[in-house]
Amino acid sequence: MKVEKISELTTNRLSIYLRCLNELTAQGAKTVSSDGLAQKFHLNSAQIRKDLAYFGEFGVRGVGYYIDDLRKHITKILGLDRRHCVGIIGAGRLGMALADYYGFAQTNFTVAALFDADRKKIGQKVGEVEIFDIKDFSEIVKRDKIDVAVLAVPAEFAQEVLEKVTEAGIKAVMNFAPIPLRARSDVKLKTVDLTISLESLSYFLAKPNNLNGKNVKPNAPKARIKK
Amino acid sequence: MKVEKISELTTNRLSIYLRCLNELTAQGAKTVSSDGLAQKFHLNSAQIRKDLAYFGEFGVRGVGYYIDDLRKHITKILGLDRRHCVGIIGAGRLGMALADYYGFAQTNFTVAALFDADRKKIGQKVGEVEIFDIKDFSEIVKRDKIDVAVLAVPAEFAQEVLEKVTEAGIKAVMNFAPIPLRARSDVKLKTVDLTISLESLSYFLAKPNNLNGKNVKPNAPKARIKK
DNA sequence: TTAAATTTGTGAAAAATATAACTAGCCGAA
DNA sequence: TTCGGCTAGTTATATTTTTCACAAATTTAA
Repeated sequence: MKVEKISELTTNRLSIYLRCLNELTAQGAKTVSSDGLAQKFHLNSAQIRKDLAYFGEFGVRGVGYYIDDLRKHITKILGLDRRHCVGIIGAGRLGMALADYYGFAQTNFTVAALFDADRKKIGQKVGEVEIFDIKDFSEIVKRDKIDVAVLAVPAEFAQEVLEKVTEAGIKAVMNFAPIPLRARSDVKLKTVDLTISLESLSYFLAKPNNLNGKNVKPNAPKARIKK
Repeated sequence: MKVEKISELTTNRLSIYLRCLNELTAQGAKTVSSDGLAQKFHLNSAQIRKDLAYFGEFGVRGVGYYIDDLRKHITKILGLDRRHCVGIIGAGRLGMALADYYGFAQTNFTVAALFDADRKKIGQKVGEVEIFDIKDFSEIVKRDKIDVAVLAVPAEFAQEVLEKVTEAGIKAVMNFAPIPLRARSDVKLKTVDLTISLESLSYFLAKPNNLNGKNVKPNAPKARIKK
């Protein structure tokens, strides 16, 4: 059996397609062509067709895609046809903000619990979500059937928390700590690194200066620097 | 003059290298080889050398890179040798969480102001940061020399806010609204889409099921569906 | 019923990215 | 001073991703 390797770039785009299809449905459209979708964003229609074709022949030649039908397929492919329970570790500002992030609610994700090590926070609530002792993580995971963990802890603790989370049987982790983590190969780790994004913006702002002076590269330090 | 086109993947990695160099400095190291750096993360040493070589010859053959020297170069390249002022639009939970996100402070970014349209919020403070009326955006931008905008507003307002921000002369924007925006070509827009990241995790969790049934693709709906 | 107009799915080409292999410069020891 | 061991910079190769281009399928119009 040939296992098709689907690139993450492809699945990311599926999310975008799905969003657009929802919008089109709201507008009352019944079908859409790959070209129609492509123009909604800045994408190539062949890419859309190819992305979809990895998973099946969802379209009809001469017509396009039946929006409702395609929506159901993508929803199924992305596993969004069932609810996911999210546990957020780290009840700092970021963790709390994520706890009632509307984006979670909108896409079949429910935040079931927050976790922290700080005694003062344990037992408090953020909206509907209670803060638990991180020590009880495994237990709560089983009780609430948590299947996604979000790491909103300081960088220095992120790796050890990831390991704790892995031991509890979690297979999908979203990490906000600005540090590259090592995960077991059967665990999907997605790091959202705001620092990198910021520095990328900074690079853009600085770039014009870099390009002055005819792009001359500075030479290596030739002289030996003893000690 | 040949303008080297530097990939964003390269500049993203520069951020990572910089972080690692800071760590190494803290550990008292003086030099590091590309291979040493590569092993710290999961990277290829040739890639590191190539990334750095776009900007100059920073290394010394037989030795490696002088850490302090390289840090200074990368800091300069990324434009982190000067402070950036950040304005956050949207004083909801996410905006407020970002306002005192330690990552901003750590990398020479200062959050100068929050903006919102909600009368009740205007005038309040989040930590050191005051919430201003979005109507006064241009003015505050000039006053505080804000050069980076962060969009933490609902998706439906994101495009119009982006335009307002652009009019005020901002050239670098980080968008947290889960919607693809159109920016002027001289404005750098970076979207951090948590929904896509989440759905990517969901795909991973669902995948084993997708691969059952020998990867048979469902066929297209052949019958004509009238009306 | 046939022809023209669409539009998918896909193989081939192109572009971008990453890895490997090689060349040359530098250090340290003999 | 010379040689062997490293290691950066760079060229060549491989891989991945995107785009192009066209045959096949379908609808619409004549």
